[in-house]
Amino acid sequence: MAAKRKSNPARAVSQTIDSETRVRDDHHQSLRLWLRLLACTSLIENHVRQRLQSGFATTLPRFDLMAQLERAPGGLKMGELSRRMMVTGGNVTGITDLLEEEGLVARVADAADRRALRVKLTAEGRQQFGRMAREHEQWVIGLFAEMPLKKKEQLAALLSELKQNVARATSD
Amino acid sequence: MAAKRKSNPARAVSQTIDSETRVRDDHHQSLRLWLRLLACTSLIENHVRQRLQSGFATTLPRFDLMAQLERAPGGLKMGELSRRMMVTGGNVTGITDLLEEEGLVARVADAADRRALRVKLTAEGRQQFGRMAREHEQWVIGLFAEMPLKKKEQLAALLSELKQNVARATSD
DNA sequence: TATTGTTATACTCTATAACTATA
DNA sequence: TATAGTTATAGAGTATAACAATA
Repeated sequence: MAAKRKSNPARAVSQTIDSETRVRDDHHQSLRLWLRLLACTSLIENHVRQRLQSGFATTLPRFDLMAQLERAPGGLKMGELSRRMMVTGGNVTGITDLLEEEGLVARVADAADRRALRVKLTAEGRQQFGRMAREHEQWVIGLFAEMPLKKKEQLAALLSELKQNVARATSD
Repeated sequence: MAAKRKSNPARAVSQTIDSETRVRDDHHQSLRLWLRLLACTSLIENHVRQRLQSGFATTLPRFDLMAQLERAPGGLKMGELSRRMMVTGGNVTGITDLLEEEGLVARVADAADRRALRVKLTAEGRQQFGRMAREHEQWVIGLFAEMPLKKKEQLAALLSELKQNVARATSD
């Protein structure tokens, strides 16, 4: 399926054929890898997003924000959330607003820097996140059930390495 | 150290401590894998999205739609695009509208079914997609440059398997 | 001056449901 | 009746830039 060069007659656009052919047939391993990565992730993400919506009336970014907080008992500053979630500051404000309205997180003044705020999970937020995380975990376990553990470990290790590489490459 | 399925005694949870601890400490390999997958993809996706925006004033969904068409010389019906892009029909209409306004794709009546439309790349669309795809490929090659080819192949193979598994699991 | 966070704005993507025109 | 696609609606996420308070 991969190398089936379809010898398309060059009747249409004479100038662009070369580049088009190249794009179509000469996908490098890197590109193929990226597309596969994206496809995998989208598939799972769609599934998770749907369930998050129908089961908890929440979204992936919101879940993500809470997950960050769950791992940071002292709370996180807005800017730190922004960095970890890889979105801009205005965004974090918006998502935090919604979560705060629902009573799941709280903004607390930072002792050391009066410009800063620390966002923390409330007790209710912690509880709800626990419920979501448990279900979330079950969904994921179900999705990955067929893959043997050894391969999962292998995959996780490779992804870890890739992440390091990409992080280095993007920081330039 | 991975196969330690901690089938937690799951005592009646009078406090939330048990569940919190479980969530924090007992991440199964599947969950860890999923989070790593998501992190990797987001990292790359953010990068690509930014460049797509600054370099071509376009977005990932638009690029995706064009990529689908580029691989389907006869064009694709709206419904097929919807399935392949994993979004709903109304969405495809919107994205197609924008691309059509820019002259990059065209809607063509389907010969066999008068309800249906086939979306095709225009000559200009094909050309622009070629430019984008070439740059896109270079970005990706740059991001993945540090990983040896062998590992990329391994990773691609594992992802391929995972995708099959997930597709089967989500179709139930 | 620089940094932290908010506000204001605008746009894209997204899903849902009602609608049309064919099948 | 069922399917293909559009329209209308509503909402979330996103980036950008201007702004306030504090460092």
